[in-house]
Amino acid sequence: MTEDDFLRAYDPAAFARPALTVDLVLMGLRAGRPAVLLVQRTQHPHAGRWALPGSFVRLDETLDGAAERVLRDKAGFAPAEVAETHREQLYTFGALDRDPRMRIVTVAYLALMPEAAFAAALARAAAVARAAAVAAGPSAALLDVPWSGEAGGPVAAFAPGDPDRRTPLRLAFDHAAILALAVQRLRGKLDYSDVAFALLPEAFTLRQLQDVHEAILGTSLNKPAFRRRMLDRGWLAPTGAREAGTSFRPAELYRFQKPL
Amino acid sequence: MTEDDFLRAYDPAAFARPALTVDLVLMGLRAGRPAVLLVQRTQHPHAGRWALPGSFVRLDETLDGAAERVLRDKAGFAPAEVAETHREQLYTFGALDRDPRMRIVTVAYLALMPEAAFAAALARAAAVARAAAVAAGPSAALLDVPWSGEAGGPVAAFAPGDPDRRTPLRLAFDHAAILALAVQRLRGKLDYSDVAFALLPEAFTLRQLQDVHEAILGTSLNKPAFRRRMLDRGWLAPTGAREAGTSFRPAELYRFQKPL
DNA sequence: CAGCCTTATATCCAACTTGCATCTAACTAA
DNA sequence: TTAGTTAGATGCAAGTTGGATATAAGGCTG
Repeated sequence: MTEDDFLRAYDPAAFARPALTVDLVLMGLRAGRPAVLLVQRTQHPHAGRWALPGSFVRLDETLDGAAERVLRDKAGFAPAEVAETHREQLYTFGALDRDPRMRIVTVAYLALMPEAAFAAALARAAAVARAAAVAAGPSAALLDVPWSGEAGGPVAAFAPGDPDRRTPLRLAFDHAAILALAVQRLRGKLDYSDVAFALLPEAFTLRQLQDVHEAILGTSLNKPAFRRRMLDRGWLAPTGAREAGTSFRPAELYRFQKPL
Repeated sequence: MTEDDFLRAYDPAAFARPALTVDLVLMGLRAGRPAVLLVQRTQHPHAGRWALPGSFVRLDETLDGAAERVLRDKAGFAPAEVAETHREQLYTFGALDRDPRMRIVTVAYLALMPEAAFAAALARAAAVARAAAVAAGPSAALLDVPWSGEAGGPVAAFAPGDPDRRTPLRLAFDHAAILALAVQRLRGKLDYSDVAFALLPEAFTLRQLQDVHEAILGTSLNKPAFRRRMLDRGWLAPTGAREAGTSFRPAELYRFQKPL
């Protein structure tokens, strides 16, 4: 039998298979603190709880494609904007009981965007929810990430209306574990990769870059040492322009320039 | 409607879904060089080509469980031995055309084991293949990994019977990409994690540890600096015993002791 | 406009880390 | 005993890092 014959006779439905979804950890900064986009579930299971936006993977789209679709449909992004956000696959979660409906395996993605874009995404996601006549719209949750080295500790999410961080949100499914892994990954990659720039606008000052690092790591860093390391790395190109609107010496603005 | 009512009425078959497999990159050292377990495909598609061992994910097993099952069924490991090998999830591959039969998403796993266990696994995998009356049994492929920093370059696999490395093996599906990612991940984690110990026996000398690092990285390392770094890390406990059978000064044997 | 306040940026130094050469120890074989 | 070989220790120069301090550059205030 040739390979063509084999493929013609093949029955794709011969074996039962788990369902496959993608879930998206869309992170940004809110007032200098790490935050994540959550949607409140209006349907069973776990109705009322907060969850990461996600979707079933269709047969005609890749995993990355499904993650992009979630970004478009649930965060209201235009295709061109989607292309500009940082996206990476995090991990695939396949515990047997992670969804009470049936066996569902989910591929978790991490998406990052600058503070301004993140704020816009939250607003548009709320509009998407209203258009769909959904009672509770999406919302950002502020993250509380205790410092326990780069590994990251247990992550708690709080509603924006809970500035004192009294009652952590109860997340649906295993989304708390996914969120914790996202933060851990972000922390681990922060120092040797270019993820931090995904959280900054096109032009930024060294202080802003340091603020992003400090917000993600949850520690304070030594300023001269940080500047030296960042500049020596050769990823920063001075724009020549200066920060505007300060009442003190304005800082040089830099752009991220891909190494080589 | 309550959540229970919802779940009773839920139709799991409502949407078409991709098939889900796990593929295993089982790595070890052969004569001090990195090697991987490959099986020659006897069935379509890609009959005759070399492939990573894998299997469809069943509804009643986790992803990790499926990877362990592949280790048992295709490499002939006993359940107790499976528990002792290092295993970690690598990445999930979901390109639309990665399998000509149908849409198949695969979760790739990396498994590591010491040189002796790897040799035994190869022998048992061959026995498993013979018992299944499969023409071509499994085989180790030696890897040729050019040095291009920790990122790793394009990985080529060669049959053990091709010591001059003339004709790289043609791998089935996207398994060459999976293999390349496995090597890259291994290189990246080598220095800050404990993966290297998964490639060593229970007791080992500092020279053996350095040999493993050099084999994976493809470079030579400075001996005193390497010793210092490893000992300062606090992961190594001297056993008090010495290497035997040398015709020169025998080295101290160490055990890996989990930090904290 | 001079001085003040605040933050950016540069410089300096001591402590620590790393690469590397060299020295000493321990074993076998002859 | 001596030569040969590798393990393990030590010393040093060069590079890196944390942290204090000095200088620069804005706007603001009187």
